[in-house]
Order: sequence, then structure tokens, then C-alpha cells
Amino acid sequence: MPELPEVETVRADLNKELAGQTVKGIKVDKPNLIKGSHLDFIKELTGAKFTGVRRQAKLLIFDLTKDGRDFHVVAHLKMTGRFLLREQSDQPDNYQHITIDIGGGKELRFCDLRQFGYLAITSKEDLAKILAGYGPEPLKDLTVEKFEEALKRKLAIKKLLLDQAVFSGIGNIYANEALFEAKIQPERLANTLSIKEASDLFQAISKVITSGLTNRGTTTKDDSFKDIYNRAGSNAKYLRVYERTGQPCLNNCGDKIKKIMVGGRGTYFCPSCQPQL
DNA sequence: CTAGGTGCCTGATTGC
DNA sequence: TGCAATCAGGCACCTA
Repeated sequence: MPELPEVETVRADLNKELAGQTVKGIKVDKPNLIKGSHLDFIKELTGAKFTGVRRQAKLLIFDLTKDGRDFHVVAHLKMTGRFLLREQSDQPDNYQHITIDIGGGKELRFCDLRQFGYLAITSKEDLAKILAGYGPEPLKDLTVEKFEEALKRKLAIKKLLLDQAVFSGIGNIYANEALFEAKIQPERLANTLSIKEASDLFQAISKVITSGLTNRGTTTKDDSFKDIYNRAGSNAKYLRVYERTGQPCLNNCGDKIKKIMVGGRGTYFCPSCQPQL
């Protein structure tokens, strides 16, 4: 599933490929993946020029200009959303639902098995409102001081890490990995972490996110993430708990990775290395 | 403020 | 064997 490192990988490539290109045409096979009117989406986007692609949290933000007016398209990949850059002559992709002709024989395809993802046209003002709802993100505006402040809540630490209004960009994979790295049990209430634990967790989050970025994302066995050239990321080999239920802890502690549900999400940890206090 | 439930989807898994 | 029920999962949205 695309989290901060995966979305950033996609963003960087999209920015390189799209900047300066003009939308020649759009085909929408699944209108439900467009927020708002898909007819308006087609009308407004056709003829517009990409000026850049940004990212905040897990959101992709396409900057466009048309007839002297600037606007944006925000996109969320959710679980299985994917942008692929293809030649128009290429075979259709699986779950290809929206196709954007960018000229030069190339097209941008939005594919999504589960159809949770979306695209939406937004004005500068509406975009600002959307982005204001997101908390600071790792490696950027999240400081250890802000992190400690945010932990003053009586809530399972893992649930807090996944709350995009508190910290943004962290998803299930990196949350599990960071908690293992910091040796903190996922159900621990955030306000019970010591200063040292909070500091360790902050460092652990930076570490696992950096690893994800360096390796162009985590592609697990379900293939949920591919970059715009349909290439897998290489970070999966560094995962230490995610989807390793029943396998030996890589700290060689002798225990096995256990899976539980926390806040309705699959949660992986080592009962010995991450003891419940 | 937080918790809890539902809905969006479909492939994989489980149940009978 | 085959089909049906169940379920995961990010996030919005609603109710308590």
C-alpha cells in the first residue's frame, strides 16, 4: 500500500515526466473514481498544462494551468491505486479506469483494483483547506518536540501513528516497522511512553521512512505498490515484522512474530522485543 | 475530545 | 468440487 515513501517515489517521477506536458484528452471508465462531476473533470482538465507535481502526506497534487488560471488535481492512491506512464500503443493494464492522453504518444493511466483511490479537481483555496487537515510529516516538519507533544493522548500508540491529522504520511507498514525498531508494543497508550521511548520512536520513524525512500518504496507479495514504470520498490527485503506472522524474530531473541488487530488493522510485533508493560 | 460503526471495492481465503 | 460468505484495508462520514 502506498505510504509516504511510495507516494514520493511516484511524485518525483511524475513531476519529471509531466511538467510542461498538455492534456490532449481523457477517458473515464469508472466515474466513481472522480470526486465530483467526472464530466466537469474532463472538461476542465482537457487542454490544461502540467506545471509540476507535489506531494503532501499521501496526497499527490498535480499543478495545472489553463487559459491563465491555475488549479490542481489531488489524487489519493489509498490501498491499490496506481499511476502508470504508458505508450498509447501498449496493452491495457489491469484495472485501468482513467486514461489521460499527455501527447507524444504517451498516456497516464490510473489503475485501481479496489477502487478506493480518487482524483479530484480543486481550486487553490480548497486545496489549502484540505492540506490544513494534515499533521506534520516525518523528515520534514515533524520535530521531536512536536512528536512528544502529540503523544500526550490516551490512545494506542499505533493508532496515533496512523492518524493523518496528527502525523501524516505514515501507514500500516511503516508504523509496524517503526514500533519494532523502537521496541515499543503497538497497544501501549501513547501517554505512557517515556521520554527515551518517544525519542527512540521518533528516530525509528525517520529511519524506516528514509529506508523506504532510498529503496523506492515497499512492494509486498500482493504487489500493491509499483512505480509509474510498473517497477517494484526494493524496500520489502528490509521489513522485519510486517507480514512475518509466525516467523522467527530477526533480533534472534528466539520468539516469533505475532499478529494482532489494533484499531481494526493488522499489527505485527515481537512479544519478547516489544513487551506489554 | 475520543470511540465505534458503516461504506466504499474486489481478490483471496475460509466454510460448508 | 463448487459456490457462498467473510474479510482486509485508508479514510470519510456519522452517531454516541
